[in-house]
Amino acid sequence: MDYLAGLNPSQRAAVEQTEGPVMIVAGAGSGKTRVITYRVAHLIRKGVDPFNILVLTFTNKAAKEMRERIMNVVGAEAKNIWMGTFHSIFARILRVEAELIGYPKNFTIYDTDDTKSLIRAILKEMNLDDKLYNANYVYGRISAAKNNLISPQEYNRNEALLAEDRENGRPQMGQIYMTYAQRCYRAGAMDFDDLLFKTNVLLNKYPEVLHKYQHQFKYLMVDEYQDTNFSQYLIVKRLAAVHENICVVGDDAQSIYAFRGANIQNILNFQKDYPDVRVFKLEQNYRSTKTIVNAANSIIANNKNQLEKNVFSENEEGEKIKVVRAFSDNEEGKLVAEAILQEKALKSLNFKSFAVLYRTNAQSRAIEEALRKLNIPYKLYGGTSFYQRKEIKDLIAYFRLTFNPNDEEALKRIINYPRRGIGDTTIEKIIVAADRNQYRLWDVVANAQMFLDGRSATAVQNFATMIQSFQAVANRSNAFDTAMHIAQHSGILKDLYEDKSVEGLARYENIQELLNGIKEFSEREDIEEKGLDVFLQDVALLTNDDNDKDPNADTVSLMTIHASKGLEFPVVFIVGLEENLFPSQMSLNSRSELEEERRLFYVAVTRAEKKLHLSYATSRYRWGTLNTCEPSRFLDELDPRYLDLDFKPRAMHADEGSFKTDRIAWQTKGDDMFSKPKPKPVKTTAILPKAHIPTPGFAPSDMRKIQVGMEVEHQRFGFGKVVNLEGTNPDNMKATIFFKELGQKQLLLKFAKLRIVD
DNA sequence: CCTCTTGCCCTTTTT
DNA sequence: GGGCAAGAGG
Repeated sequence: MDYLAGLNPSQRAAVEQTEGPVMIVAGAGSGKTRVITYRVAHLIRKGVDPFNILVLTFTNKAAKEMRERIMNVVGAEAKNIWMGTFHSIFARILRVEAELIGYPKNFTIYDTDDTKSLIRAILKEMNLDDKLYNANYVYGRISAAKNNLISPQEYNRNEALLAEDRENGRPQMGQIYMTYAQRCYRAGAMDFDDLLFKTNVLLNKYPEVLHKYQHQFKYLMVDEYQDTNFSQYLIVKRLAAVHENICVVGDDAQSIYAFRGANIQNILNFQKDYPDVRVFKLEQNYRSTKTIVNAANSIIANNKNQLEKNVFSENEEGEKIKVVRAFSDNEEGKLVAEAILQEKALKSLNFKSFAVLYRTNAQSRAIEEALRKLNIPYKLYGGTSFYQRKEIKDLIAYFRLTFNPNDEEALKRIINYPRRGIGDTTIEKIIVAADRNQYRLWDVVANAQMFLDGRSATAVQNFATMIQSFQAVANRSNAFDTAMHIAQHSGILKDLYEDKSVEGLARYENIQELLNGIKEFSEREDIEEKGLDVFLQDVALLTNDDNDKDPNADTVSLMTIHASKGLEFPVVFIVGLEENLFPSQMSLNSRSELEEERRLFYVAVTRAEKKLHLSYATSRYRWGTLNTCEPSRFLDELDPRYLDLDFKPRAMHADEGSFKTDRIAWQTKGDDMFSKPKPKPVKTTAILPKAHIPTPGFAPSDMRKIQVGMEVEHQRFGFGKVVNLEGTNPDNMKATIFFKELGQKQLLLKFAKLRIVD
C-alpha cells in the first residue's frame, strides 16, 4: 500500500472511501488523475476483480493514460478493467446486444460528416431550403433531442417543441428528425448520440440486460462528471442503482462542453441524487505558481453558480503573467515564436515545455507560419485527424460497406469512386426505389436490373458483385489481407498511384500508413478476433491522438483549449484574447454561455505551471478580410496585480451589461453579419439589458452643444452623463458617457443619437 | 456522365 | 483564405 503514502489527507481519504456514493470535487491541478488511478488500484489491491470495475472518461487519451498509470501500480491486471470513453464503452456493449433493439451486431457508427451528409440528403428530398434548415442547425437540434432522450415520436408529440420550431420558422423539424432516425435504422447505423441514446433504450426496455450489467459493474467511476449530458447521466444512474458504488470526479469550474449537451447540474445536483454521498474536495493545486492560481481564481470569481471551494497553491510566487498586444494575427504569431526562443534560452527549457493554446482551430495557421519561420518544431493537435482525411474515409467506406452493405453514407461515398459510370441520377434512383418499397438499400443495389435500365444497371450490378467478392474474402482472411485485397481490387490504390501531384503522393502514403496500421493490428498477439470487422468497429471513435507517431519528440504543442484539458505545460501561451473570438461571438447571447467561455479561459490559464503569456491582436484576418479587434473582457477580469502589461492599459469595458452594444460599430464594417438570414434559436436564458424606450418625441440634439457633465438620453442606451470628450473635429469626436443601466461607453458623436436633457 | 468554374459558407469547441 | 457544393458546358 506504499502508493497511499504519496497522497495528501483529502486525496487519501477519497482513495480509501471505496464503498457507497462518492463525489470528488477536484480543483485544477489538484492531483485528480492521481486520485482516480490510485483509487482503482486500491480497489484491485483490496481484491476487487478488474472485470467488475467500470471507469468512464471523455477522451481516449485520458483512458489510455489512466490505464498505463494503473498498470504501473497493479501490473497487467489493469488490462481487464472496463475503461474507456462513454462512447466506446457503450458501443462495445451495444455490439453485444444490438440485435435486441433491431440493429446488426456490426452496425456502422456514423461520424459527424456522415450525419450531416445524410441530413443534407433528407433536406433535399423534402425540398427544404438548406439555408433555413442549415445542416449544422438541424444536426444540433436532433443531437439535443437525443441527448435529452427525446425520441422522434416523442418529439412529434411534444407540443412545446413543435411550437418552438414553428416560431423559428422551421415547422418541418420534427419530420426531418423522424426521417433521419428511420434512415439510420435502415442503414444499420448509429450516430454518436445514438450510442448513448440506444444504450438507454436497451437498459430501459430489457430489465434482464440492465440487471446483467448492474451486477457486472460493481464499482463505477466517472471522470469529468461536470461534462456529462442527461443521456450519460441516466446510464450511469441506472447502472449504479444496485450497488451504489458510484464515484464521480469533476470540477464545475472546468465544465466546457455544455455546447454539446453537457449539463453542469449533474454535478451540482449529485448530492441530491445520493443523499448519503461522501464529498471530498481537493483544493491544493500542485501544478502552478501562486500567481497563476490566484489569477485563475480572479477570473472564475465572475461566475455565479459554483460549488464552493478554495483552490490554493503552496508553490513559489512565480513570475507575473505577461500580456502582449500585437497589431495583427501574424505579428502575434511572431511575438509568440520569439518569446519561445528567448525563454527557452534563458531558462534552458525544451521545446516540449511550451504550449500555444487558442480558441478556434483556424487560429493555428498564423502561429504555425511564425514558428516555421524561426525553425521551431511544433506539433499540431486536433484539426483534421488522420481518419477524417478523404482518402482514408474512402477506403474505410469500402470496409464499412463490406460488413454492412446497407450503410447508405458509405455507399454514396464510393459507389462511383473510382469512377465507374454511376452518376448522381442513378444513386438517387436507388435511394428512391429503396424508400418507396421499404427495401434495404442493398436489396436494390444487388438487384440493380430490377430497378434500373441498361448501362447504369450493369454498372451497379458490377459494383454489387465486387462488394460481394470482398465479403467472401473477409470471411476467410485476417484484417490486413482483407484490407489489402479491397484497396487493390476497388481501384483506390491504382487511382491514387496514378496521381503524381504532391497531394496525390501524400494521399497514397496515407493509404499505405492505414494499411500498415491494419497490419500491426493483424499481428497483435493479445486479441483473438483479427478480422477487419473488429478493426473497423472502433475506427469512427478514434481521434487523432491515436496516431501520435512520436510522443516524445521535442516540439512545441499547438492545440485548442478544449483539447488541452487535463494537460499541463511549464510555459503556456494563450493567444487571440479578443472580443468575439474569446469569448466567442456565438456565446454572447446568454449569461450561461458567457460563463462557459469564462470557464474555458480558466481551463486555459490553469494549464500553465510556471509562466503564462497572454496576447491579443488589434486586427485579424477572418474569412479572408481584415477585421479590427478589441481586447477580450477576460483581460479586464484578471486581477491586475498578477499582470505584466507591455502597453498602457485602458478601461476596456465598464461592466458586463455594456458588451452587447460595444461591438456593433465594427461588426457592421467588414462583413455581412446583418444580412445573414439566420434566425437564432430562442434563448430563454438571455440576460440582455432591457431595451430603453425613448421619451415621447425623442429627437437628437445638436452635438456641437455637448459639454462634459451634461445629462443625455440615448435612443437605446437610456440616460447617462457625459464624463469625457475627445477630439475637436466633428467627424471623429468621441464622448465617454456613463449610462445608468449599462455603465460606461464610448460613442462617436457622428453616429450617436443623443438628446441633451435640460 | 464527367469536368471545370463559380460562388457560397465558413469559424467555436469533440465523441 | 480555403473547401465544397451546385451548375454550366462538353
